[in-house]
Amino acid sequence: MATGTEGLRERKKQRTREAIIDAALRLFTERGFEHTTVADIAAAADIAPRTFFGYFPTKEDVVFHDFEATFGSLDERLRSRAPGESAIDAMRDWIASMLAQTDFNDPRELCQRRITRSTPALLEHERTLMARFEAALGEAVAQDLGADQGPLRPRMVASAATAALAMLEAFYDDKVELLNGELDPMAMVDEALTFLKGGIEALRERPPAPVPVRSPT
Amino acid sequence: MATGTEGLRERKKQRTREAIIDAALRLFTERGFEHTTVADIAAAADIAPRTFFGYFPTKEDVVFHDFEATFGSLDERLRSRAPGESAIDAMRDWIASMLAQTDFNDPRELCQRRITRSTPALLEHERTLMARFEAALGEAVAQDLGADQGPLRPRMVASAATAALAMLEAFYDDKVELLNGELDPMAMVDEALTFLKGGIEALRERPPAPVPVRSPT
DNA sequence: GGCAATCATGCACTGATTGCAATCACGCAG
DNA sequence: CTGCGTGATTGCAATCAGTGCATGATTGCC
Repeated sequence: MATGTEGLRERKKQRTREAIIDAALRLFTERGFEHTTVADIAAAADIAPRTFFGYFPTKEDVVFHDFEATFGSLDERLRSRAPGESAIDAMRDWIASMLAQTDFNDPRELCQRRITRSTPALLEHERTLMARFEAALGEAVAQDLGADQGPLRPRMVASAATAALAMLEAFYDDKVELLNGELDPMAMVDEALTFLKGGIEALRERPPAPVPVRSPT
Repeated sequence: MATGTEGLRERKKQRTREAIIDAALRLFTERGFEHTTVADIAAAADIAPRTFFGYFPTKEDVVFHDFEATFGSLDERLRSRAPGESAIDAMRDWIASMLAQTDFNDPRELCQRRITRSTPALLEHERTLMARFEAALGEAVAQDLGADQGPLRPRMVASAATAALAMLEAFYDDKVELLNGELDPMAMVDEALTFLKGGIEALRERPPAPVPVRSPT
């Protein structure tokens, strides 16, 4: 019971997964995402091409291998937040703990960002993943605001919040300059929260909620 | 100047383009996007499969055939706005005129929305296109706010605005219910603007802008 | 040891997309 | 009216992602 949490099977699978990720990221960095075929990755990871798809549904997904875990983490945090805690505050807390445990020098993360930035297909896929953050966040915010506020407000909040989240990724891209300038990522986050709260506040005072859509049955 | 603005060649090309769009949308509606091959579309439009790609770079793009025109329209509106007019106001104006000339019964638009809503690949592609709106809007807003405000604020504004824009699309989806309830799309837009302005205002009072750096694409 | 659930593969196939080279047709000049 | 040059249309072959299916190899468990 040294490293493995499960049986031999699980450990082996995990090792294969890691091998695929390592091989893929290395090749992507060397030749670029588009110039690397799944067959190349399979060869480098020492598995059959067909096996690749048993681990990742698409070539893109290898790059975002940690998404499910990260998303699950936020989703869980939002769902289990204390009754009085707002979704936005929960998110702030989540980001803080996330930043705390992030190694800005992890070569994997670094190359992940670099490759994504220069590959349209990956940017596209990333947006789709971000949309899931947005959806989860929007749902939580909607709960806070109440159903009578309509569907638009939570979405706007979630959307703006996600934009801030996206900005945080710049810390991977340009970490050197940013860290040298001793900038605090949380300062950005708090700026975003100020914006969100200001917006919500402005709506609270003003008009009621339009867009009811459909009457109860 | 009935239909053709240019020579026969241009008109013919336009006709072919329309034929492709019509054929594609019809087939997509009948069998679904995924169950329609480019070959099917080509056959229905009476062209060679290879020719299809001379008109659209991907199968997805047929569905958003009017994107370039629409985007160009907003971009133009933003760039040519009066010196005193804010980007947000310009956008509101643009949306208003856009809504005014929109036929909510155009079968093309209707099926376009219906198909997109039920096809992951199209939703993904749509997000990518939306990102261009967001970018254009963000750029204009950044100009309004000034460079000293940092890159995050304009992005949040643009992102939230885009969320509102996305909501508007619901008017195609559920137009019956919405129109019956005599809801004004512009009410939604104005709600979004209230949110944005509230957010911006909250920031204006607050601290200056952190976060420099960020290489544009 | 032996059975059932998994996992890894090999193979064949669908379909999008692209590069190339041969044609074809439109618009213009003679 | 006729011949050219340029852009449009095609056919063909090839690359590559992703999928379904059947087979053999492993592993977990009784």
